[in-house]
Amino acid sequence: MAINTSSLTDPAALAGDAGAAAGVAPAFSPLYQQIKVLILQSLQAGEWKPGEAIPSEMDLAARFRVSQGTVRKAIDELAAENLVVRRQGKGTFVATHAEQHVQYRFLRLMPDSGDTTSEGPAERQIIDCKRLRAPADIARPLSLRTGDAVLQLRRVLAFQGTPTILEDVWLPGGPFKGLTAERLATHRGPMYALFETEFGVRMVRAEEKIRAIAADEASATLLGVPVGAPLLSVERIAFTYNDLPMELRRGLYRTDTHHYKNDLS
Amino acid sequence: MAINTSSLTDPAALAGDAGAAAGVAPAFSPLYQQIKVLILQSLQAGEWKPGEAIPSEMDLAARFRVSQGTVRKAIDELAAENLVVRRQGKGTFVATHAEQHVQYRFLRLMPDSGDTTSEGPAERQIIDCKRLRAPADIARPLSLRTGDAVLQLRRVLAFQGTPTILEDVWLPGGPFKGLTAERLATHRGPMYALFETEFGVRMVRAEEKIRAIAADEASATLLGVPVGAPLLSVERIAFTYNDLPMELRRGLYRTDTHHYKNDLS
DNA sequence: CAGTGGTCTAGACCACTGG
DNA sequence: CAGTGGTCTAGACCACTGC
Repeated sequence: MAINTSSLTDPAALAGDAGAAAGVAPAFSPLYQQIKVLILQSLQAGEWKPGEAIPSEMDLAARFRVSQGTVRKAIDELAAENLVVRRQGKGTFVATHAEQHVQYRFLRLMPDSGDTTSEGPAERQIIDCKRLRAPADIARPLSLRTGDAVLQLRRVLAFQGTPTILEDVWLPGGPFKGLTAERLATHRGPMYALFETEFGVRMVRAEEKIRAIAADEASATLLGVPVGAPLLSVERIAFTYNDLPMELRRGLYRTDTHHYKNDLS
Repeated sequence: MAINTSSLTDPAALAGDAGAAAGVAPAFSPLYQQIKVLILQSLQAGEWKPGEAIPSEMDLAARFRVSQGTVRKAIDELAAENLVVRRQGKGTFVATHAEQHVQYRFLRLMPDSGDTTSEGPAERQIIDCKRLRAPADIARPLSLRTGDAVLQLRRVLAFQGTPTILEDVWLPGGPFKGLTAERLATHRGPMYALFETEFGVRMVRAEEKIRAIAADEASATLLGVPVGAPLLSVERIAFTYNDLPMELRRGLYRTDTHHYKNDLS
């Protein structure tokens, strides 16, 4: 196809809606970047659901009227960002939190033994789940207005009978309308997997701020440690597509038998 | 060139030494992976020093008798691992810790304001620097034998006059022969940059284990906090090329005005 | 076997850098 | 201007999957 000079020179190949949808600012970028954005928009719009296969590289190349190599480079980047997963001989699939091998991508607390399999899955207990109007310090990180409806959830995770994590989670009320404590309690597997299947919200990346703090009375009781015991405070903002914040989470971790693992590179 | 069937089918193109050096186990992998390994070996051998340019893609393609595209894919991966840096129009350069924009790749403690520039560089104070025989718990993570010579270094980092980080660093005695407190004190810039220029050791990646602990008396005094105050304990093992451990570091961070920042993706 | 992603090539042209 | 990395293409073949 023709070399790009401004934005996509030949949007005709598209389904039409994507091109017309939400007057996107013109992108002066390499062709494969433009293709990547188009695929991203389809992912975001739910054209292909988590776990499903996206069209083959040849199909996408035909759809966008570019060479297979260009589509490949676009998908390469999406795969590098963990948005899709390639499987040779089968196809390319929308990534999901339901897969085993990404179980610990967002939970970095490891047993000191290093062996996550031996301790088994965490035992989860929902302490509280309620709707409320967001105070300012909750609303801002979620890009909401003070007073907007949010869902607050409190839970404790235990490993082998020892309560280890106390978490408060805040979710925007709109996208998560209908989430109840019962639904959470009966669900098996990662919370983020439930968010995908029930609410169509896929968490893509997150930022965490980590501090050491002293346990207050409420936390100490729930975690079974003395008041004043050092705890790891982990504040997370999780984002869905387009860097849209969709979750605020404040966790307190016991680190006497576990540690937070991080790889720098 | 011919399709690879076992290992590199045509090693003749090489300078000769690399092919003969250290009977490397045959690599049954794509051509570009083999090229990547060869470039890696040259990096490791110091054929090109940190900050220097490596040969152009065309040159490397000629040297290895493959197409430019294959070399490009090999370099792509090296760049993704932060081992080299590409600069359009100029060339590809061996990555170094002396660059400004990677200053905070291995130091994840950020001021709560988020603005690293406003607080300026850390004030460093060497508390201690001595040689000793490694006890078992120091030797093992460094892949040394108990009793091997190691260098121990203790220092305090302060931000705007407030002591914030207390660190103990252990280095293998062999590669770091000649490192003294004076040399460290007079050096400006990141410690890892000094390791590169003075000892030819480039840190490539690291693993950190993070815990919350209570300050003991010695730590409390040096950091100016009460005994028992919660501190972030950060234990790091840093690796050079080939996953060779080259540094053990145990840090205690005050997190009342700073936090440890981490991005999950 | 056909269809998928994965590798490799050769050649064209673009964008950026520096002399 | 020549030299570098960056993009794009078209076509070949390999490796893997599932029918």
